[in-house]
Amino acid sequence: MPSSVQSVADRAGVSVSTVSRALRGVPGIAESTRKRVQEAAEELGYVASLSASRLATGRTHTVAVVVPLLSKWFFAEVIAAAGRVLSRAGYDVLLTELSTPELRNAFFAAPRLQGRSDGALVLALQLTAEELAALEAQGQAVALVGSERAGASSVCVEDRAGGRAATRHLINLGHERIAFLGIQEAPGSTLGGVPPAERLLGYRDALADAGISPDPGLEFGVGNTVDAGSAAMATALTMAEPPTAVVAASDELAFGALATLRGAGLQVPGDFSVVGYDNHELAGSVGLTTMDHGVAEQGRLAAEALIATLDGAPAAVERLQPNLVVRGSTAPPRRLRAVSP
Amino acid sequence: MPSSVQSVADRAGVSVSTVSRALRGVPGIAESTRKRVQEAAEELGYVASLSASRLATGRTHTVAVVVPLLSKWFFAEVIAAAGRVLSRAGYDVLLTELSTPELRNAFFAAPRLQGRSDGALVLALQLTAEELAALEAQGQAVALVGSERAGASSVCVEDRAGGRAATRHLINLGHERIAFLGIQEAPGSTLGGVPPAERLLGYRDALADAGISPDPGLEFGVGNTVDAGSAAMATALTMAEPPTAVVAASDELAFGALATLRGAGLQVPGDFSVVGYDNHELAGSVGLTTMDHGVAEQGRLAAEALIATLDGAPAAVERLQPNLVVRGSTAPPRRLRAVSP
DNA sequence: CCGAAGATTGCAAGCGCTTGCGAAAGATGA
DNA sequence: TCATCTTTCGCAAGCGCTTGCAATCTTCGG
Repeated sequence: MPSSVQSVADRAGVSVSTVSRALRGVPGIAESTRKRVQEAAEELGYVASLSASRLATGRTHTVAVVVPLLSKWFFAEVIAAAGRVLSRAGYDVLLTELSTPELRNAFFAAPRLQGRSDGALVLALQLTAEELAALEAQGQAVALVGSERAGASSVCVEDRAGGRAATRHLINLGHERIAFLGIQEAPGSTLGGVPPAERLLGYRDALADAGISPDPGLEFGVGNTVDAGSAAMATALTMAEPPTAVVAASDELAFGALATLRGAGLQVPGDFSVVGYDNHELAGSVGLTTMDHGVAEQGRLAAEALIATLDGAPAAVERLQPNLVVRGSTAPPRRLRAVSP
Repeated sequence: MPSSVQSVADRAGVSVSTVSRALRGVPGIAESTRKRVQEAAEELGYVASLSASRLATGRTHTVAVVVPLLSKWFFAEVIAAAGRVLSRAGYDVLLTELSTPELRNAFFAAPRLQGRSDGALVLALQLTAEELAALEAQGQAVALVGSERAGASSVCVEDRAGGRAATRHLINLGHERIAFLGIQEAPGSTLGGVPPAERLLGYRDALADAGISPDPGLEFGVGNTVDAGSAAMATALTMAEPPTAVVAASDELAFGALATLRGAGLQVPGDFSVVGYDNHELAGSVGLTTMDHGVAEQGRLAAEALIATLDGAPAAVERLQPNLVVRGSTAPPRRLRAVSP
C-alpha cells in the first residue's frame, strides 16, 4: 500500500498541510522546507492519492473524449492528436465510444461523466441542445469537433467550400457529368456521427457556378463505408448517361468507388476521375486526389480549446480551410483528350 | 453542485450508511427501505461521487489501455472491441498512447497508473520484465495483447503458423521466388510496438517444408508503413532475379507493395501475387489476399481476461489461430500459365 | 529596543462515501 | 411468556488530501 502524506510529513518533520503545499508548489513555503519535503517524498516513493485530491478539490484533471466510432481512421487520428496535447497538459483521457443509438441515448440519459471528467471533447456527434445541456449540467466544459453549438467551443471545417473546391477541380479539368457520393446516416440512427450535408451543398454550388444544371440522379447518399461507395459507384455506372467523374464525401467512399472502377476495367484517371475527402492515411498510396482538412490539427486545436475553456477562457470557434491535394486520380475526361484523334 | 448521500438520507428518513448500502444493493437492507431510498435518490437526481467512493474503497473501476500508436487501424480496432466489453462490465477506459520512446520511458519511470486504474491492457508493447513489474507495483492487474509474459494474462496469435500458411498458399500456387516484407523497428526505438519475428520464421518454415532454399536477399525488414512497403517492393523489382510473389507482415506493407506494382504496370495477380497480414478494414476493397487474425476478437478476449483477473482469476493465455482469406491478389505465377502459348 | 508587517507553518474542518460493530426490533422456539 | 436468533439500521471512524485561518517566528524601521 502506497505511503500517505502523513508518512512524508513525519519523515520531513513537518505537518501534512506543509507537505501538501510543498509538493504542489503552492507559494508560502520556504524553499528549504520544500526541498526537504521533496526529498522525503522521493525516498518514500510517495505518490499523492488521486482519488483523495480529487475528492478534496473537486477537479479530476481528466477529459472525456466522446466519439461515435473509434475504428474509423478519422476519429482515431483526431483522438491521437488531441490526446497528445491533453496529456502534455496533465489531463487524463477517458475514452467513450457511442457506436449505437442505444449507447448514445444511455450515455446522455444518465450523468455518466459527472465526477469522472472536467470536460468533454465531442467528436462529430451532432449534439442536440438537450444533450449539450446534459453535459454542462454535469459540470463539463465541452469542446466540439465537426459541429457548432452556441456556448461551446468548437473547431470545424469549411466543408461547403471544400465540396465546392473538389467539384470545381473536376469542372476545371473539363468534366460536366459529375456524381456526388454523399454520406447519409441510416434512417433511425441517432448516431449523427457525420458532418452535415455541407459538402453536398458545396458540390451544388460549384455546378451552379459553372452553369451546369444539377442532376439529382447523380447525387448518392449512402453509409460511410468502402462497400457503400463501391455499390453506389456501380449504380452510377449503370446510368443511361453515366458520369465521367465523382466527388466522394469521404476517402473511404472514394476507395470503394476506385475498387468498382478498377473491377469494371475502367482506367483512373483515364476513363474516370475521382476525388475524395479526408486525405486518409492510405489516400497517398492509392494515388487518390482528395481534400485535406487537417485531421490531426482538428484534434489538436479542439484539445487546446477545451483546455482554454477549463482555464476559464470564453468559448471560441475555430474554422479550418480544407485544401485540395492533387494526386493521380483526376484528369480531363477522355472526350476532351480524344478531340484530335 | 450535486446532492450528497446526506441529502438523500434526510429525504428518505434514514442514515447515510443505509443510503449507501441501499443504492449499491448491499444485502441486509429491507426491500421496502431500499425502494424508499431509491425513490429519494431519484427525486434528487442523486449521483454518488466517484472520487469519494474511490477514495473509500480504493477501487477505481477504470482500466488503462496502453497502446503504441492509436492511429493504426489495428490498434483502434482492438481498443474499440476491448472498450465495448470493458464499459459493459462497468469499467471506464483510460487511454494512454506511448508513441515515442521518451513517452514510454517516462510512463514506466513514474507510477502513472497508481490510483488511476485497477488494471492495464497493454497492446503490442513488448514489455520488459521491469516494465511489467512496475505496473504490478502500482497495483495494476495486467493483460497483454500480442505478447506473452510470465504471470500476466495475454492473448496472442500463432503468428509463426500464420506466416507459414500465407507462404504455403503461394507455394501451392506454384511460386518459388517469394519475398517477405517484414516489420522492423527503427534502431534505437524502444517502442516495440511490433510483433516479434514470428511471421518471418513461419515464412522460412514454409520454404523449408517445400525444399526451397531461402534467399536472404528476399527478406526485407522495414518500418510498418505503406510507404515502407512501397519502397521495399520497388527494391525487390530491381533484383536480378526478382520474386514473383510477396508475403507482407502487415496489410499496410501489402498496400504499399500493391501501389508500387500497379505503378510499375504489373498486373496483380497476373504478374505478381501478394498476400498481406491483418485483414485490414480496406483489404477487401483492394482485393487483398491476407491472413485474418481476429483483430476485434483479440481486443474482446483481452478485455475479458483482464476483467477475470480483476475478479481474482489466475492469469491465463489465449492463443488465436490466424486464417487465410483468399481474395484477388494471388494466383499462379505467369511462368506456369504461359506453358501452353 | 519595541511594535508591526511579513513570511512560514500547523490546526482542524471538511470533501462524500464505505464499513465494522453494536443496538434496536421483530421473529422463533420451548 | 421469556430467552435467543435474525434481520435491519445507525454510529462513528476512517479513506488521504486541501485550505481558510490562526499561531509562531523573522525582519525592520524608528
